[in-house]
Amino acid sequence: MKKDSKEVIVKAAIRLFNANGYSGTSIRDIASAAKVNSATIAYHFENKLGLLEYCFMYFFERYIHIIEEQFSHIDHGAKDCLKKISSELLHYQCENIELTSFVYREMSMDSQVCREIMSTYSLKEKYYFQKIFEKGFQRKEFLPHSIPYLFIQYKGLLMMPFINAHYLREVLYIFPNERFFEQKYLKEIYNWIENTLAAKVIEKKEAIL
Amino acid sequence: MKKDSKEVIVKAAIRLFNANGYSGTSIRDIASAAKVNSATIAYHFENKLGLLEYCFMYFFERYIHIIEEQFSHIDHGAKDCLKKISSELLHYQCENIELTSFVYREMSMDSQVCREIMSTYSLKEKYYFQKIFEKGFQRKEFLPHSIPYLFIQYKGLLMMPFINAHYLREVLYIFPNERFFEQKYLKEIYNWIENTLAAKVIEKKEAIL
Amino acid sequence: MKKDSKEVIVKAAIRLFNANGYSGTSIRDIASAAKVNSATIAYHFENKLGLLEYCFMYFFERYIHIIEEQFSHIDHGAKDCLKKISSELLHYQCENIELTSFVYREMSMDSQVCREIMSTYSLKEKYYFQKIFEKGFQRKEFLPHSIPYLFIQYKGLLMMPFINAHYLREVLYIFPNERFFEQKYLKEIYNWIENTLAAKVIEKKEAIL
Amino acid sequence: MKKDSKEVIVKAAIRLFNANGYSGTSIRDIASAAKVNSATIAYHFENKLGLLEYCFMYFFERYIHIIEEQFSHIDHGAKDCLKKISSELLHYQCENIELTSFVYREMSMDSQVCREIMSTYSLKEKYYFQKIFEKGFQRKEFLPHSIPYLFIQYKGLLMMPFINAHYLREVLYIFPNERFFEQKYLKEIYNWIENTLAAKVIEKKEAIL
DNA sequence: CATGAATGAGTTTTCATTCAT
DNA sequence: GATGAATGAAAACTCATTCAT
Repeated sequence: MKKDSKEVIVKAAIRLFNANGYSGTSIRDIASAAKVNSATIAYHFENKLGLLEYCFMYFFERYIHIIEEQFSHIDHGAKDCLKKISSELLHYQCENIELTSFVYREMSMDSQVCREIMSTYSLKEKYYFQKIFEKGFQRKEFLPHSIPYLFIQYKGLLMMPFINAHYLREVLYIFPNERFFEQKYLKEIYNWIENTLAAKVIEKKEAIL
Repeated sequence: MKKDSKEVIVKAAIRLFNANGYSGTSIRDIASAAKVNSATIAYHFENKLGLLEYCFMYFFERYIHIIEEQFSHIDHGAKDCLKKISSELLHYQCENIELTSFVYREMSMDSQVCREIMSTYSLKEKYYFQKIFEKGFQRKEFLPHSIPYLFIQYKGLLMMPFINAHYLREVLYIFPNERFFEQKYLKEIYNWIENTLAAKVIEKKEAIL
Repeated sequence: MKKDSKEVIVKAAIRLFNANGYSGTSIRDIASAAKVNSATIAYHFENKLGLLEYCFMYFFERYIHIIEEQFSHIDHGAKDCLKKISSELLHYQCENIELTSFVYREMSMDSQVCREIMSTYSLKEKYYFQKIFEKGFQRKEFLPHSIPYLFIQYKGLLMMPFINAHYLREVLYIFPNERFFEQKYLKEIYNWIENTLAAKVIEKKEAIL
Repeated sequence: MKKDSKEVIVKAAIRLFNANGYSGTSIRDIASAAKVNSATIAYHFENKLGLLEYCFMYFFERYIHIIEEQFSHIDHGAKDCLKKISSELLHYQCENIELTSFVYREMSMDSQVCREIMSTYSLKEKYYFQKIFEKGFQRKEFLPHSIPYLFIQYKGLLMMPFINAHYLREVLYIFPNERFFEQKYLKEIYNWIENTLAAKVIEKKEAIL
């Protein structure tokens, strides 16, 4: 008999926010999708913005947690650490495609909430990756390069399939929700780490000499 | 007395759509930003959706035109062709940051309009890039690889700085509107083309020596 | 090359006013149906109300003219005169079903225009019919009866098929535009004139025998 | 504190729809007449059309109910049944002049809603009257005649004073809301039933023989 | 004689929110 | 915890009209 309406609401909200965007989704759409009264949403989340913030937190708390957990094993090597993080984050995103997709899209807007999220989670994230890159440079695991530009590429790799989920499906016939995708795409990321970041090839040439 | 109101409206719409999203922007916001009566927007574009479609066309018509023009010189080599296209597209996007940013974000939504755009422009775009990749494989310019997965990476590189323009500015202190960015980022794309797409072939040859 | 746009506009207006009512029809609907610019309507009729008034005039001028013409032959007998008027009015209405239908409907509204029309045409009409009924009573052609209540019935007979044109078609499968209807319905009106208006007098006479 | 706003809205709507027509009445006119917020109308009736449909139902449900109730006593004779129905319907319409007037006018339009109403209520109504007429023919209570054409006349009698309420008042000085009218007009209908439908006269003549 | 551009006022509708229950 | 009723504000859209050309 327990409806656990809060969870039902969040599920519905994620689905609808992903499909129509935050502004394009009305409280009543969510209410009727979750089969609750729209006043119930106000009851649980105070207002529409509260629901958005909850979704952001729900995404970024776990996102940052993954990074923090793996970062603690950085001593095993920067490259391994980065690979592990990539694997875990990709898995996390694949398991939460709609949430990931909608959060990334909404974060591209210049709103109060987004700035607040950036100034906490994005800065934290940047801090950890900076440490990893720096460690990699120190240990000669990574080829020296501008960290921000590397980071753009890395984030691009990680975000792209989720921001453009529809495009992948309709145009490229790649389905990010299938297990096969996760495996194959992880290899691509590893590839990038090996070839662009770690630049084995050059090291090979050096090895030959 | 000629106000050329249509153009003024589009300019204002692009700016506001980028800042607040399509759904988050009201016709009246646009009207007052363009200093016209809101009925004038309906007169020129029928309704709000019409204005969105116009913006999409405005972006994609020129986008596809660039690809088509450069594709005609594919005989000079697939890699050169791809580099030329990348250079031109990056330039086009840098010159139209707001439009690019908003179009890419809005295209990530699952709406009627997006599906229509995809089924025309995205398919065309895919066609040309497929040809380029195939030509590159034939001529041994490119290392054989899954085209769709290469394409995801390439598109990711091209789109990322514009979807996350705010992030670049606020978190990474990279400013996509500055000339310096365009030059530096183009090198990164060239790098990807050389190292990920074409690289190993050459390296292998060297390795043979 | 002559478009005679005024006539085209009136035609379109009558059709649309009949289908959707005066308020339910926009100037632009009419303009696009008549394939003219909406400013052209303003040019010819000053404004929307002017177009309505024109339609009313167009209907009632000819309507009253028919009555006046037949009334001049009242010396041939009130019953014959009434029959002739009924025949001519029914024919006129059948030839202008849409106009008739829409005018009668619109006249049921309590507006400025309607009151003006009533105070001219309806009063004139009433004057003539009153004269005919009175003449009929004098000459013992008609059974004495309250003129207003007779008039309600008579007008009801004459208007009903046009006000409820759709009902006749969809529910009763009677088509007021077909020639057969006009003939058959005229007999019904004659019947009413003979049996309700004139009948009993004769019957009573027979009953006396 | 209970405002019973739904009922208040319907009352106001009927009055205004009658005075200015459905299209000529704005939601805000109704809202301010009913002293509620215009959103309250949307809350109760979804939209303007919903309010119209509600009014139609409100009229026709009771209208059909009267017919059905009286039809159950058809065994007492078709003529008596028809008289009883006429009496009750006339009374019902006199008690709801504005609603009756506006519904009949609006039903003359060729809209989706009207077609739906016709295909339910009008067909039902036709069914019952057809049965009554047929019964009357069988029992020799009524003179044989085309049922549809009889029905046009009968409906015309019943509707006419309400469609043309203004005309009755302004031109004929007959006031459908006064008790006197109902009594007098009912006699006219009875007259029509006796003289046109039952044609007593002929039977009288036969009786003499 | 006719029109394309533009508009102010007004329309319906939608929305997030509130509040008594 | 949850909701039905109600609302003020604002949204998109429609409309009749004007005016320079």
